[in-house]
Amino acid sequence: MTSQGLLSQANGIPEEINGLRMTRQRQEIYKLLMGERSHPTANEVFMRIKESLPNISLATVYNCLEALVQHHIIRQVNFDREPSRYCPNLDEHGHFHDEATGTIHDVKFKPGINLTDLLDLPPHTVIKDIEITLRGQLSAS
Amino acid sequence: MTSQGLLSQANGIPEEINGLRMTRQRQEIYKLLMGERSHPTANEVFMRIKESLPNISLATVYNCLEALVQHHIIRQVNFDREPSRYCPNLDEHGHFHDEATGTIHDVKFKPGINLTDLLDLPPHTVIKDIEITLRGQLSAS
DNA sequence: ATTGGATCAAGAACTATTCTAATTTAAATT
DNA sequence: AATTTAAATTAGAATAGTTCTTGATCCAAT
Repeated sequence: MTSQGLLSQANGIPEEINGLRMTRQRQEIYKLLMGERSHPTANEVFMRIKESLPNISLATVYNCLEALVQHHIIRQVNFDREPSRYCPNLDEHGHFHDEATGTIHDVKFKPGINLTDLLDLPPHTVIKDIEITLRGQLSAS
Repeated sequence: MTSQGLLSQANGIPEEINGLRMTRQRQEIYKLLMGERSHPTANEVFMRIKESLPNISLATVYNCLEALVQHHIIRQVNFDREPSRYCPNLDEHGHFHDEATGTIHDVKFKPGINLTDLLDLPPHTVIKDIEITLRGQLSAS
């Protein structure tokens, strides 16, 4: 144990988040996701993370991403059957998938909107998670 | 061409829907989906369709499902990275995934709701498709 | 009847992901 | 500081859903 408390490392990432020990690999992957908010796939993370961790394996990237997801540090986002993407934005939001460029944009809800109020849910339903995906194009104007 | 128009077959399925020729295999798969609205996977369709088409192959089931989807006759529904499911309900609707039983329920929107109005979309966005997925439980009682 | 294009069947191939087993690292304890 | 223990990492094999390939079959139009 260091004597400095949570923010004990040079890169500003705590030793532990939500009960998950932040190893070097997890730190770097988390930092990368925070940096470029491009919703990369595991493989894209793998390729880019090699700059800081040349010996990392793809399995470790998957392991780390899964650990981060399960401890609610990042979110996993799926579009159809495409490779999973990973997102550091924990606010409730949807995803707009621009078909022309393949890029993904976070979409906020307008203030005061509670999605479940708008749906005809079966009675006694407890919703744990909502996912909203939009597909379309940014029309050139 | 028969002389009876669209509904020319005993089973009530037209020879062609949305420009897709309805072969025997496509008919049977479509009929099956219409019958049990249980959002089956391709493999579930494969197993059940063997009763009426004992020689059908899994590849054909995939081909038929893809053709039906592309001609907007059925919808493909994905939950995370689980196997794709198929749904004959073309009305705009979401899906509630009951974690306890694994079953899927269609969820209608309350009348007068236009989802895109509630979202903070980038300007000049043309939405082609919206997908809404809920995960949770039907609480006992 | 013949031709040509679409459809189907069977199995191989592909790809994203997970698993396995061995090694390394880090933390806790002596 | 050395030892023990558990967790994390690595590399590659395995898995599962889906797609691709090739050859056979069907069907509609000539």
